[in-house]
Amino acid sequence: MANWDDIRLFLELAREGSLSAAARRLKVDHSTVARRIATLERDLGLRLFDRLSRGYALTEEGDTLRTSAERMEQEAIALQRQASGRPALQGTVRINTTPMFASLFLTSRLVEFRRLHPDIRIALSGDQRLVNLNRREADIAIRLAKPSESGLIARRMGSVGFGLYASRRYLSTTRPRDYGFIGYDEALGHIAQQQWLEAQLRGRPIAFQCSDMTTMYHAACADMGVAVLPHFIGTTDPQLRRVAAETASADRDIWLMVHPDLRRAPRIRAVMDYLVALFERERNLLASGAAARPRRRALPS
Amino acid sequence: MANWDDIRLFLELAREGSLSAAARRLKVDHSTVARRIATLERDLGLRLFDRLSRGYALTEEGDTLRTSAERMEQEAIALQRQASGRPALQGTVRINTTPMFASLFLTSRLVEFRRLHPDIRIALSGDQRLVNLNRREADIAIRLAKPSESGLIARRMGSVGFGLYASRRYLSTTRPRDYGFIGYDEALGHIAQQQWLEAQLRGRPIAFQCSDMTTMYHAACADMGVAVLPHFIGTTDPQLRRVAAETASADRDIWLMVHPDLRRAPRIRAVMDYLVALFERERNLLASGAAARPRRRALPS
DNA sequence: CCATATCTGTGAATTTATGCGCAGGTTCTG
DNA sequence: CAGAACCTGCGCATAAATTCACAGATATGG
Repeated sequence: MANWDDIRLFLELAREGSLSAAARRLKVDHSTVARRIATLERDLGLRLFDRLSRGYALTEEGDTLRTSAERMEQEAIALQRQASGRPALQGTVRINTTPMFASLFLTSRLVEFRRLHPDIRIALSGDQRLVNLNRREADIAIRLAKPSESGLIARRMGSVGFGLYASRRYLSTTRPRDYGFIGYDEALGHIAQQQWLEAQLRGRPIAFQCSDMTTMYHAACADMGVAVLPHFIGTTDPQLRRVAAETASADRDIWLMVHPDLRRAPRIRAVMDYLVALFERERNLLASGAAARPRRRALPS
Repeated sequence: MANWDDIRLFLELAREGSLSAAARRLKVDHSTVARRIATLERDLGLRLFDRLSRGYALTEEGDTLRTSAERMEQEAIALQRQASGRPALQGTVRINTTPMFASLFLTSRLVEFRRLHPDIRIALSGDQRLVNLNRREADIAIRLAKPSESGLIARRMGSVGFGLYASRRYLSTTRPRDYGFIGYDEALGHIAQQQWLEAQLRGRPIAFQCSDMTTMYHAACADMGVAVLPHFIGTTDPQLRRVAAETASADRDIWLMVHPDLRRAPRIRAVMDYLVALFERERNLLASGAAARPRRRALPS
């Protein structure tokens, strides 16, 4: 029977797609990962990965083994949960946040949470407006403004930095003095980023208006013009490039809010703890766009 | 995340109940098992085993972790099955053998097979008479006589040795010349062991007759007298002791039979392969009662 | 086109894990 | 009660795995 621990490394490498990234997460040297994968392949008698120049990609056979490995991980996690004396958490936790955070930041990162707590269902609502936590319209909210509602627990979780971004194509076909901008529509003129954007215009036009930042992002990708986007989006997407601005944009604080009655509920605690750790880990990426972990490379999945 | 391979050792130790026995099965040194269990306990932050003088016994906490570990093992086995390209085997395999083999030898040892192939259901019938494999009354038969049915594949799988055994209590309260014997009833006088037994009587009576060997075994345990029993039973049960005989008992060959049409069916093959390996492993125990693996100790489960 | 950052691969150095032998204890047996 | 056959625990030599350090390859940005 092969070494079970090699399967753990296999899973991590399958997820990360590169020796170095997997090694970082596993806190071992990349050569260790390479060697252990090699012995696993020898034990099982088949090639699990294609060694591409840019990383390791699962072979077809490797991909079929992945699901078994993932089920194995589920049991390992269950075992450790039992060992720590915690009962299995279950229930639904509703998270309310901005459309931008919901679709471009949280969704992909909550995959790991689902693995750790398969019995907690996450309901993620991306909504422009903050729902009323006192009326239990959501359990947890992540917002860019300090709450005005009284009686909530609010915790600051770092900040998001913004900058001007446009697609490579747009920038290579347009002179700076002809730049058109992408902004919020009139109803949202009070938003900080919008006011900052207007200061950058210097007579140039707003070419496209919309009501939320994910649309701005897609508009920018579609060569529509220059948009104010969070650094974590602008630096992560290889299509986009930053445009120099006259003044630095103001950062906005990220706030996590929860109703005090719910704060101690175990499932809520589990989500909060995870979110706090997540925002801490991604602190630099959010603030300045400097990737804590390297950006995802496009590997044939 | 703890080392998954330690969990594999944990499972084996939980099953075997002693460092040395687990180490033998894992093909590592017993001190390795001890150290790895110690690190697992440290990682999980709790005591998994009670260190008794006679071995390692699961603590209550350890026992709750065992089921998770077993499910993990199921997934590991599934992964390896996929890796070897074999599809998951399923279906029922009916095994026909003597009542003695069925209840006192195979049942406990087929537990491991069930682990390896959870989708194969075993139907084990212990019957005094050999069923007709040609009529598909069973898929595989394990018998002590070479088959007379034509058209069957028969394979010799070692032999069983017999000896005289009685309970300690009986032997300590009865003089040899007063020994009463336990034998087959008249209808079964043709059986080899019965004929050998009659040669040992020297005028002493047959005190109890029955029609199969498991009953003999229970009769002997109940201080009913001296019985002809296979060594693998007599030396395994601590209640029994061997009684010297004038002549050595004849060994009987063990035959595995299967219908040639079924021989290549994957599920049948899986069972046959396992049985062949099992009988090979237990060869010495069956022939002379010398335990290949040490006898099971009674640990508080 | 060069500088930078991120990969993988390889051999030497070092840390870590394993096996071995023996001591000490317990249980079973004659 | 002595001997055999188990068991565990510990120190030490050695084998094995891991890290370290550096080289080469490949994209990316200015």
